[in-house]
Amino acid sequence: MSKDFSTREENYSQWYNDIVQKAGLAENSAVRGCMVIKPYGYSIWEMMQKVLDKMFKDTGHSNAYFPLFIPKSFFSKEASHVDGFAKECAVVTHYRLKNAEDGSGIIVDETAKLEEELIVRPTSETIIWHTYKGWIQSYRDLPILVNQWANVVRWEMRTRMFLRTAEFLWQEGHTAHATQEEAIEETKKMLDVYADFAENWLALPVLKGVKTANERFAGALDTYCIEALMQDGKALQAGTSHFLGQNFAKAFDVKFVSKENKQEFVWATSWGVSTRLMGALIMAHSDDKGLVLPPKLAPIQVVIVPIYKGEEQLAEISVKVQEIKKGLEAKGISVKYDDRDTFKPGFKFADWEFKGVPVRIAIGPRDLENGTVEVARRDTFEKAVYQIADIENKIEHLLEQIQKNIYQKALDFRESKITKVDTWEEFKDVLDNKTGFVSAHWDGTSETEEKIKEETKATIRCIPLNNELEAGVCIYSGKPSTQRVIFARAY
RNA sequence: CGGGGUGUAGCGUAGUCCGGUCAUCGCGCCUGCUUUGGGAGCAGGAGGUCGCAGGUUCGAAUCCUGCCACCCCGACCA
Repeated sequence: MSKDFSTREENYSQWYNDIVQKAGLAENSAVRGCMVIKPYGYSIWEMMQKVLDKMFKDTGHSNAYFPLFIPKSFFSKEASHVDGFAKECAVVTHYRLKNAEDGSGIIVDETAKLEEELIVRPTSETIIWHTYKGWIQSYRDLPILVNQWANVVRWEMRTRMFLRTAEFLWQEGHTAHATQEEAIEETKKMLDVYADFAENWLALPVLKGVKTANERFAGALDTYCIEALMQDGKALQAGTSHFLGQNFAKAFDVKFVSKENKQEFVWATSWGVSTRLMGALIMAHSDDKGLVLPPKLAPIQVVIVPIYKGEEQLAEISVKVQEIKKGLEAKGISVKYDDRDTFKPGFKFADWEFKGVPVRIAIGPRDLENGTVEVARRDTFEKAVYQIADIENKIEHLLEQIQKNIYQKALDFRESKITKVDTWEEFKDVLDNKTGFVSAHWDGTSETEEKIKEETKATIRCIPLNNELEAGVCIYSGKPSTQRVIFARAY
């Protein structure tokens, strides 16, 4: 069966789809552009949610929930916001169906037309700021630090499972502050939370940076981002944190009375990560045998496969397995005992490899005699025979090692794919042949950025935070430049 | 919305040019036995109005017309 598994080099897109399918993560749904997240895929998302949610709460945030529908009029209150999203919105125009008189089936009842159309939220700034107006009068009401777990809809023309779907699940934080400084600090703090999550949990190295005006969120003054590199050399925006200034406060007339008894507009941020992180996880770590999950995010960290002949032997092994399982679980390790009698061990091995389970333990009659188990790690395929005594500590240590190794591998890959170039020819050559991030001088104008995009499809992924200043000339225009920025072709 | 392509069983497919035992093969599924330390073997079995609707013909998966759906490339995409 591994024969029909696409390899990375042959066709990345096919390889990616195969993994999504064979690992049981998701499938295309009856609705074009929308996917069904299957139980195993969803359990990984739940792990992400759990960790992120705790990080948000540890930084003082609380969860709330706002409506799925946004009145059209709200949407147009912030000019650049509506420009950014108008082209990809699903719109509700009616609220009733009826049977067609000619018996041809169910049709929209034209008499049930909404007076004002409702937009299915592509993001919630507008409805949230409308609501915040009622919550804020005084500086004593600030800050408001709220997060929402929700689904949003963006009517994308072209979709890819997890990386870009018409409907996706995400988390969106929306905060309100009394001062600019505090809002900027919040924006950066949440970017750090995202970077921390990406690197320490997803084992995904990211570049922290700020977007150029062209790539900025519609309605933001500054968009900070974490950019990751996928194995096909394309960049993926893995998370964003926006400093919204007073734009939304002004659009929705949200003012507060300061200590000095002055009316002032509120300062805002918003930040989000989505199920796209699932795509990042798949694209960053998988190999030709399927998904590779970092242990800290794996819903199942250890799978135990019994090898036996006959029910009696299985019963005997199961007793031993329960002991081992209990020991591991006492250490907080999640264990799945795969004692399905309907599949053979070899099939199970391959199946759990597809699913990316970090550690597999096989135990058979030979092991029962010797007091051992066979331990295989997913990241390197190394197999070793362990004594059962003290196995909890050994597995715990192994999981830590795997986590580190996966991160290091991704980091080495990314470092090898950051290329400094100083000429236009070199720039195009690297994009076409080496791929990855290209660090180059840029004259700082949107026109140049736009032209580079037209000619090469590469965009400025970010201006790295704490970027070194360095005099140079723009690779495209030859005009003077003060720093290098990161270009790449992106998802 | 432009340019290209594809619709045959749950999935992947042969056959379409040149109409006539053509509905093919693989995977999967079901039953039984043997198996079980890397994706099992054998035997038997179920499953398809060949995307839909017309037309041509003695006869259509195959030719013609219309429609529908999906895919790829663009356009679009914080």
